[in-house]
Amino acid sequence: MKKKSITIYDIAREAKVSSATVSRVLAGNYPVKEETRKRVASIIDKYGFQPNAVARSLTKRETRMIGFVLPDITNPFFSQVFIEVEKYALTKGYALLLCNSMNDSEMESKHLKLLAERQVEGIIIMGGRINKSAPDRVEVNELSEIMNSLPVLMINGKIEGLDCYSIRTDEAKGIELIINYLVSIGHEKIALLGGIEGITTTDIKVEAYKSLISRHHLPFVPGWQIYSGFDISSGEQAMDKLLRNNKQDLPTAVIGINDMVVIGALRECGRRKIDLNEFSFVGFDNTNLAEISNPQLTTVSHQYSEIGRKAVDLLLNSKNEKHKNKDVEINPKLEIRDSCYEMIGN
Amino acid sequence: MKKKSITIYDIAREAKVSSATVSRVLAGNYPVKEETRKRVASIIDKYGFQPNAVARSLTKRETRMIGFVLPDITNPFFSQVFIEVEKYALTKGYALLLCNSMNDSEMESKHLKLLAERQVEGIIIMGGRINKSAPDRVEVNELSEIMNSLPVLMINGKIEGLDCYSIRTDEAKGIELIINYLVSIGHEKIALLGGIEGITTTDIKVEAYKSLISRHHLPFVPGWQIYSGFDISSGEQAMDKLLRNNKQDLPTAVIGINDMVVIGALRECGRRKIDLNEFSFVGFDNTNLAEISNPQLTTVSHQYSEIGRKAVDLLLNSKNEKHKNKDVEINPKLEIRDSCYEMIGN
DNA sequence: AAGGTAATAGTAACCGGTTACATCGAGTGG
DNA sequence: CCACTCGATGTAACCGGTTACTATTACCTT
Repeated sequence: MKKKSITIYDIAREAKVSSATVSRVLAGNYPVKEETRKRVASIIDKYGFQPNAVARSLTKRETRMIGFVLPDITNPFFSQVFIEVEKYALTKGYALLLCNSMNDSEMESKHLKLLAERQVEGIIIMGGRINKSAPDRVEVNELSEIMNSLPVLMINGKIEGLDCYSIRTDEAKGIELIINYLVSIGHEKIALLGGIEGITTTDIKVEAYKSLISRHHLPFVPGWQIYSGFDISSGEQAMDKLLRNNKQDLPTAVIGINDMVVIGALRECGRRKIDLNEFSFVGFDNTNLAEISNPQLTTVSHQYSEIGRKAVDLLLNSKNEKHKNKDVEINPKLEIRDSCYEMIGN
Repeated sequence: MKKKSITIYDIAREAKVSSATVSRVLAGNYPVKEETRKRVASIIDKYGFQPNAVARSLTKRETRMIGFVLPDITNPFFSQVFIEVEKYALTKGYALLLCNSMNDSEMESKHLKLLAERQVEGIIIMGGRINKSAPDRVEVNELSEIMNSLPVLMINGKIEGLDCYSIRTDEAKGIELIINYLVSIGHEKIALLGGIEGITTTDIKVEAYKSLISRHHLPFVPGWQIYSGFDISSGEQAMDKLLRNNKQDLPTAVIGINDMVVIGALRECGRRKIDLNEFSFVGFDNTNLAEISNPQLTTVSHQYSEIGRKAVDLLLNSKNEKHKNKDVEINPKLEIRDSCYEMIGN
């Protein structure tokens, strides 16, 4: 970048105006005589001049960049959210710096530091954390400090004691959609697999599951709610554990904490040569895996594009609208595909 | 961002030194008396001062940002490359601006323009394009212009007539690995499904396929090489087409242009209730889908982390090493999993 | 003692824009 | 005809760092 590039001054000289006028032409919202405007504009185009955004950022104190921190963009849930955020941000002239923390808190704090230095106008964070764990406190301090200078928003996450912006799908309602649906097609024995106790998204779903089971007066069997994790092998393990029950003690429907867990559960059934029709499966998140899976999963979908829009708006308007609620909830939708069977008779 | 933040001058005043000294302490590589250094450093920490990277970028003319343009980060191949690039870039203090073009050339050019304005130090582009098509020429011009001011690197892609940096997996060798392997376990009838004629990655693979088939003196059946596309439904369609052949005219092994196509092919078999053991399947890319798939796919793997490292190095050292080769090829590796069967007898 | 050198720190210009303020001429109303 | 307003444009300070150049001091050398 040591090569000197063309500047507003070069344009000004050639157009025989001052740099201020060129700047005004570029901004487009100041009074400039039409004749001058044309002359300047033609020279701008002649050189294909593009103003240096760094210099502009420095004076205007706005970088039009947003930082996005998540554990791993390879995870389709995160990438689906990211893409919607980016799409909407672009329409507002904002660009996104994507940071993968790989669930490494040291890396995450390195990223956060870099983002703050780079003067991003806001930071979006995704990825579940265990509540109240010790290393979390470090993070809380770090983030609180950052929040003094710029807005922070968490999508589907919550850090205890951190009063940042938040936007989340109403996951309890998602569980309700699933269970109502399963009941409507005749299921009464419903299991919930996966997740980790203490991580918000899991806790919310488990609680909703219990409450819905009881609301529908269905049998609650403790062995049907199995914690394990969020990935495929967690799904396999949980399904394996479930299948160790006696045949008559098995559920007829299995909800996964997310799509990946269900894919693991399906695979475990495959390994054991169990006919997939023996169970109805429902996922959560409606990631592209749900379509890729065979059978395609019935799952709860986030409203991704709405999340994207709201996230950006909330973050960028945070200055003006201090009064507004810092927490936004978004309704999920049930996406019905091919992984559930109606219970006949019984 | 209108809030005035603490600057190097504030630190200087409190430490009773000039701003230059503070700057030197921050840089760490200038002669500063140990005593002064300590005093300044303690004040820096006291306020948790972080220098403004925008201002630094302006003077040093380096933003330590790289632009990354791809069609859709949701695609696991792209996200896997991205994550490795980002990981390595971070160690060099670089951050990545991720731009999803959604295969929309207008969006892409908007992104490229923004990236150039933002003074990124280089741009990485992924995503196949059809050679020599008309709209491509616009892109060539646009990119050529950009290449005057900053280095551009394509990963696994090539635009006809554009002399940018390039790094790609030796896909012909990948096909060779697959076919040698299939032959070694007894296959002689091998099909290749998916891809679009005219897109580099497809052309390379198809050519290698034909040449390997002939080198092994295997039968070449035109109907066994079927273009379709790169996604799951393309895989389904291609497999459907293949299966319309008479049973005795069917291959025993099926190579997909990528993992997704194989997953589509598997699904098509499922739909037709064909035993998956009737065919051996091999994918390409070793995306996480290959592991998620059931059965897990034998596939050709890119050396993702090496691609990440080389890409960043090539881009950032492009100034110094004009002489060096602009094209880097990286060897693929065969990842053997569960989707191939040995042919016995015959 | 005069001259040379190295370490340390300050001065001020510079990066490339933006914008408050000043200037100037033309039109306008009284 | 004067005072005033308003549109068009220029001047220069500013954003927050970096760094070439300069100044000062101390320490050697011969």
